[in-house]
Amino acid sequence: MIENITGRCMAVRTLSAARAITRRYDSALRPLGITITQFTLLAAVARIEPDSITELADKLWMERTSLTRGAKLLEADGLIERRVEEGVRKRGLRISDKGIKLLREAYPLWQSAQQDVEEQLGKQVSEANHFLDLLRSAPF
Amino acid sequence: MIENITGRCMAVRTLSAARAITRRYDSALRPLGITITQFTLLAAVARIEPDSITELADKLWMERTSLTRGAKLLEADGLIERRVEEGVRKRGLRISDKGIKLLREAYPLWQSAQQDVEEQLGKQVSEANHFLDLLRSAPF
DNA sequence: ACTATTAGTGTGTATATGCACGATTATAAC
DNA sequence: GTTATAATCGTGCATATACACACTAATAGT
Repeated sequence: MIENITGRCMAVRTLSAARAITRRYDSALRPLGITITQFTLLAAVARIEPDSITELADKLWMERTSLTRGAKLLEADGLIERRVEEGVRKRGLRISDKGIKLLREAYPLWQSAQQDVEEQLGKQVSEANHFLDLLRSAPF
Repeated sequence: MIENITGRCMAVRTLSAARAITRRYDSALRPLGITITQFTLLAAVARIEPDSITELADKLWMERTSLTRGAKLLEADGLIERRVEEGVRKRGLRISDKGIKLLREAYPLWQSAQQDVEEQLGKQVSEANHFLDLLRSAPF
């Protein structure tokens, strides 16, 4: 029974792949004091302008409460604004001017990391895309 | 510039895929009070019987300090033993009887999750394997 | 209008992860 | 033997993630 579980387990493989990639992006963005998770969240807020946390969580395939805390970090840095109104549950999110400025500065750094990773993967990318889409939509 | 960064970013895609898969495995193992990360670490210790944390971290493509803390959790539950000797730096890891027992109980649960995921992916799996191997060996 | 259900949110607690540091052991150079 | 270098380890701090729970707003049913 002590077979090679680690080598076959899809959780191990996807996790370690994700960690490696995340490190590459985080490293690129470090000069700006932002992580890839935060950067992409910021970009998503700018693009989607969600009316609620839940809406954004659904669109980003993220756990709602994880997103709540991520958004709080961005808010603490003044990069986004959370609408908090008396007697209203929904929390609309909007990017701030400071957030837009950071997004502009971070974009080329993200792009270079993105290019690196895509080049590493070469023509596997299209297959990888298919693979990742499958995972994303899987009813786990 | 507010293009669809989230949809293209490989970090986002691999992370969300890994999260989805991890949730599936964690859910299967929850009755035993262990996570997929801990289960695979336990299995790796049983199989490799590493003479040092660093050795294991290298083989599992994990960050050393993350592994240190993971091993501490397993040790706290009495599932593994960490060799701590006066004047010796290396920390050999060995699975305990309790650990072996848990491994046996957890195995079929892991297997069912593994099967689920592989079925979901269907014949993409071979491509996925290639993809994941590429990522693993990438010099990020 | 009243009540039951659903939707939306945040917090407590715990694990997972990574980096920067500092500390000690082991090894190599001389 | 002494000193320099490398190997090995742990901790502090911060972010990321998930689940269980509790709370309140909104909506539907009557």
